[in-house]
Amino acid sequence: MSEPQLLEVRSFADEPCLRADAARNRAKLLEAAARLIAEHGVAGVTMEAVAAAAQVGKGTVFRRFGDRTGLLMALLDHSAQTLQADFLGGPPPLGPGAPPVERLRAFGVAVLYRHAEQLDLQLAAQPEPTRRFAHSALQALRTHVMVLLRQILPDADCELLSQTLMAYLDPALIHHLTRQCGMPMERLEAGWIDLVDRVTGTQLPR
Amino acid sequence: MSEPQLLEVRSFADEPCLRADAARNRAKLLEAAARLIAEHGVAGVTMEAVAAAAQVGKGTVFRRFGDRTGLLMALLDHSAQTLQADFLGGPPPLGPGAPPVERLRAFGVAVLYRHAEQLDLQLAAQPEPTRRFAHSALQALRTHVMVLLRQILPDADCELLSQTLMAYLDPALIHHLTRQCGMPMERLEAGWIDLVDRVTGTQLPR
DNA sequence: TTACGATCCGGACCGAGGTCCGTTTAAAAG
DNA sequence: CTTTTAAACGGACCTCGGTCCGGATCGTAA
Repeated sequence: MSEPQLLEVRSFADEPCLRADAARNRAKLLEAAARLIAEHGVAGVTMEAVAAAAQVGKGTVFRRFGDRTGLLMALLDHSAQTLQADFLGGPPPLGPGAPPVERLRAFGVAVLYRHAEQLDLQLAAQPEPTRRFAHSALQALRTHVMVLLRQILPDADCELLSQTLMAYLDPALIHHLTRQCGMPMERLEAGWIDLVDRVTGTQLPR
Repeated sequence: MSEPQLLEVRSFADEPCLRADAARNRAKLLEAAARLIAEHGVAGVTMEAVAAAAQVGKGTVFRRFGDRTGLLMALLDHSAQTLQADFLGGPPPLGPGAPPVERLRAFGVAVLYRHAEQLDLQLAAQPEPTRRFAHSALQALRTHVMVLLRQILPDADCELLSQTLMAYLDPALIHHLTRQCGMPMERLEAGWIDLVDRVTGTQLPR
C-alpha cells in the first residue's frame, strides 16, 4: 500500500502534534459534534452542548477549535482533503491528464454537488464576512482554479477570474438558488459549464 | 419641483405608516446609530448602546428593525435608493439611453465604489448566510443586472449569470481583495469590465 | 522515580443579540 | 370628550459565543 497521493494535502489546521489527552479530547469532541448534528441538526451544535456531550469543559472546545466556525470547519476537513486529493492527484477529468478546461468543468461540478450534500453544515461553517475569503479551505480550491485558468488564459487576470468562478460555487448561493428559488441542481450544473465557457472563451459554436 | 424619478423606488422595508411616536423613535434610533458609528466605528453599534443613545427601550429597536442587520441595512437604505434612482432614471451611461453593455459596465463600477466607500458598514450589515441572497436591496440590484443581460443575451440563463456578476461586487470580496490582498480599486474596476466583456461575449479584439 | 515546566482542563464569568409580556399611548370611533 | 383597541414601549430575562485563570496533567529530563 503506497500513499495514494504524493502531493502535499495536509490539513490547513494546526497540528503541531497535540499532547495525548488533547488529541483524545479532540477526537471525542468531533465525534460528539457529529452525533449532535445527526440528532438535532446543525442548530443543535452548541459549544456547550458539544462540550457536555464529549464530557469535557467548554474552554477545551474553544482552545482546540478557536471558535464555532473552527469546529464546524474541522468536521468538513476530511471531505475537503478527499476532494483536494481527487483534483490534485486523482484520475481525469478531475485530476491531471485532461485538458485544463475540462478539468475546470469537472471541478466545478464536483464542488457543486459536494456543497449541495453538506449544505447545512457548509452554511453554518461560513465565517463572518471579513474572513470568508481568507479561510484556507477556500483558498486551496481557488488556487487550483487559478492554476487551471492560467493554463487557459495566460494573459488574463486569473486571480480575479478565479474569485468570480469560486463565487458561483458559494454554498450560500447554492442554498438560495436551490432551496429558495427552487432551481434543480442540473440547472446550476449547466450554469457552471456555461460560465466556464464564457469566461475562458471556449464558447460552443451557437 | 417635480418628482425626480417617476419609477417606483420605494424602500424595501416595511412602512405601513408608522404611528407618530414610532416614526419619531425610528428617526432618533437611526440618528443615534449614525452617531455611534462616527464615534466608535461599526463595532460600537450595539443594540443596547443604540437604544440608550436614543433614550429608548431595547425592545423598541428590535420591533422597528427586526435585528441588528435590519438596523444597519436601514442606515444604508438612503444611499441604496439614490443608486437605484440613478440607474433606473438617471443620465447615461448608468441610466437608460446608453446601450445595455455600457450600462452594465457603468453599473458595476458604480456599485464597486459605493461598496468600497461604505465597506465597514456593508460588511457589518451582511446577514447570515441563509439570507444573504434573499435581501431585497441585493435583489433589486441583481434584477437590474438581469434585465440588462437579457437585452444582450436573450437566450442565456440570465438569472444565473446575473448572480455571478453580482457576486463579483460582494462587499466581502471587495474587502478581501483590497484590504487583505492589497489590490487597488483600479484593478477591481478593470476586472469588472473584463468580466462583463467575457460573460457577454463583447470581447475586445485581442 | 521524582521533579519540573509546558500544556491542557474546567467552569465561572461576561457581553451582546434576541424574546416576552405587562404597561402605556396614539388615534380612530362613538 | 370618552371609549376602545391596536400598536408601541420598556426592560427584565434567556441563550449562546467567547474569555480567563487557578488548578490538574502530561511528557521529559535528571
